Amino acid sequence: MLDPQLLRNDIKQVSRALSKRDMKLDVDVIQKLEEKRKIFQIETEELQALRNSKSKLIGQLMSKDEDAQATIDEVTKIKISLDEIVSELNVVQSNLNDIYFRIPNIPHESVPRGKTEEDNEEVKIWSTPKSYDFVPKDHVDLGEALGLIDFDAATKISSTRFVVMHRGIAKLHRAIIQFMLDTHINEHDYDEINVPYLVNVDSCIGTGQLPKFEEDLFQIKEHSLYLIPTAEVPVTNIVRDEIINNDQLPKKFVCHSPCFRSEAGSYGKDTRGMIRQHQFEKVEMVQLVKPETSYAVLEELVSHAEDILQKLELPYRVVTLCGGELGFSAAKTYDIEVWLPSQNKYREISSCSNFEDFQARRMKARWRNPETNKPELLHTLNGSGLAVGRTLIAIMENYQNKDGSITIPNILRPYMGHKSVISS
RNA sequence: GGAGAGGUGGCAGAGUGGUCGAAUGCACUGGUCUUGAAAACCAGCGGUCCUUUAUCGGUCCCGUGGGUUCGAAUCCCACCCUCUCCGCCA
Repeated sequence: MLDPQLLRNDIKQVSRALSKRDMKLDVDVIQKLEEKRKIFQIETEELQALRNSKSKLIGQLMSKDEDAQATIDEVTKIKISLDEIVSELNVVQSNLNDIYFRIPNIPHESVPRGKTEEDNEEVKIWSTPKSYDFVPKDHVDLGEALGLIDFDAATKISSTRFVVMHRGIAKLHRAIIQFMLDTHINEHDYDEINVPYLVNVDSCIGTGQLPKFEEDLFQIKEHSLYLIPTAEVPVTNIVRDEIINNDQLPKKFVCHSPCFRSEAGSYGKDTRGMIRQHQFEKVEMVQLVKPETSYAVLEELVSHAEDILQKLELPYRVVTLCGGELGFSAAKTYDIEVWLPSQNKYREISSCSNFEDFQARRMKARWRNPETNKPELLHTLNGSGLAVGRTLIAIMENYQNKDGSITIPNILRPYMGHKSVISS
């Protein structure tokens, strides 16, 4: 959520800033509601104050055995008009909240203008794709030929957009997770954390998945719980409704979890293979930091994700998302894209975002600033480090051999029983 | 799933209809004292929102949401959560 003060005092500026997202704010509606809100709220609080003082008076009169009936009648009247005005205030307030919770974050000034992927700004390219003396296959052909990936079985036992992996590939998948966790814990100083995969409504509102994007989530209706679309949701919500001490910051968490996404609205997109699944696994980095450090931390987060790709020796590039591509809660996002030989292009494998205080305000996640001794909003950030399924794909495709076997990247060999090749 | 107990400030823990946003203790912050520290003593010490340049002032918050009442932490209803015992179980 944006700062309501800002929305009140300078909605024109907010509206201008949001135009970068190609999004239009209904300034008039908000301003009219705010005007009403102010009138109703002031009147409500005045009436409440009056009621409170008169009621106290009644108590005093009665304890002195004096007649209080006139005052009681007075308060009864106050109560009637109070009830009316409160219900009007509630309507206005909930209208405003409905609007406010659906307004996306303001893009950082460094975010490029634009609508589509084409408008993202390339900031870095690392390494160059290998050339092959044969036509490289995609991970589906490779996996099925090896007999180690089975989409048909997954469809039978579940539905489309799921996968079954066997032996060498299943093990490689697991090795990737261990390697990523170990690297972030031992070299990047994150705390390992394990969290619930089902979360409540408040958590989803806190990080911004609700109320606007309910159709993207899998829901367990009987229990009012949602399957997490990313570990960001449970991990970030750890600090919801908390006031963190200065000396506890920054909080750095790394979390491996499955992620569940309905992929509503992406029918027909990436239907082949493991690129876009209803269930996939991810190692997620989450940081909760003091505001003044958050942009430096964003760069750090990207470098941590990059480190994984560099250790795996996978070619990649980094792009800054343009305003139109930016996620709802993010102020700035870098995507890291890995090279996929079969598609002859870079595909997203990590997304690192600074949410500034947008999520923190929704979550009431604060820290105590020793300078003011007051609670102030935290900044929240997260980044994939990395998407496991897509890393698996990237390894299979980039490390494939002419005979269809897969060479295991050096760094993963200790996790693979020191084997060097996966074959059928 | 069955039976019981309970949810109050950072923690512990009083408070069962009126001046209670809430005693007291601990923790914390500042001060006195001390060569320094500890102890002792003194003082301060929740959050929210509105109004305001700011102060001042006011609202709301005792698990959550309703209700009763002139007035609710306190009474009523529903829900959520925690703990103990029993059952079941990875």
